[in-house]
Amino acid sequence: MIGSDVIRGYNDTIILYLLLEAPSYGYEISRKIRELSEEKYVIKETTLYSAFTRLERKGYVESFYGDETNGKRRTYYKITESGREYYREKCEEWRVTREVIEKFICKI
Amino acid sequence: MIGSDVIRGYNDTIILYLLLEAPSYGYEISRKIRELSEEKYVIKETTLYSAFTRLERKGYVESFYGDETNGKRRTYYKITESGREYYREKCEEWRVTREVIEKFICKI
DNA sequence: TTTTATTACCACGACAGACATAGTAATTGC
DNA sequence: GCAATTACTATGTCTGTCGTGGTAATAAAA
Repeated sequence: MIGSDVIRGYNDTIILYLLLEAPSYGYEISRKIRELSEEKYVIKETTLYSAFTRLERKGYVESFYGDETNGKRRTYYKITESGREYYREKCEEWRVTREVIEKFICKI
Repeated sequence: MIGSDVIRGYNDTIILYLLLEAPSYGYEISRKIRELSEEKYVIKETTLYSAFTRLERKGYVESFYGDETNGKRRTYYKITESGREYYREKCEEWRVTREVIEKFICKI
């Protein structure tokens, strides 16, 4: 039940995290976000797919088609070295952001 | 040096925090954000003033003119009860958001 | 056997928030 | 007298999110 505004700056980071270990595809990523966040964040389909496009345009992921013989064809995404680097930077930025926001939180 | 995307969801909350104790105005709020964040977050003027407009439209703040006899006239903003309530909710949401994001951070 | 649910993806357009740019207006310090 | 600082506003652009709706395949239920 997190609003999209507050997590907005981290959608790309979340997706990249889920690609660190192995390539994946839209539906699986979506499911993993829901599960890992314990239903607290459910990414919208359109948000997810437009994030993939953006990440690919920036060179942080590469796409390829799966070789499924049944079911609809999947588009898989694989994180690039530059994507890993970007992820690391975002993790660093997160620590700073968290500290800053906490200075303005909870005075009630 | 925080990107605007990552703090975007908290601009309103940050402003409301700075109004909890006493009414204030644009330039002062801007300075306090810079100081409290130790220069890590500098809000853009236009972002700030458009936030005031939004907060007032939503009934979270009320504006009035200061009685400065010299200098340019200031527009002061005062937090409303509904603004305080909204601030409290945002603080709660922050805790959830932080926990969720941390599940996707720092696996490198 | 038709319908429904689930998996899987994409196109299009609307909207809101952040920001660049530029302008107005007054005071203080050099 | 001119720059720097204070204080605010108007206008238009850009990006990310999301609503709506469509395509396509399979499995299970009715």
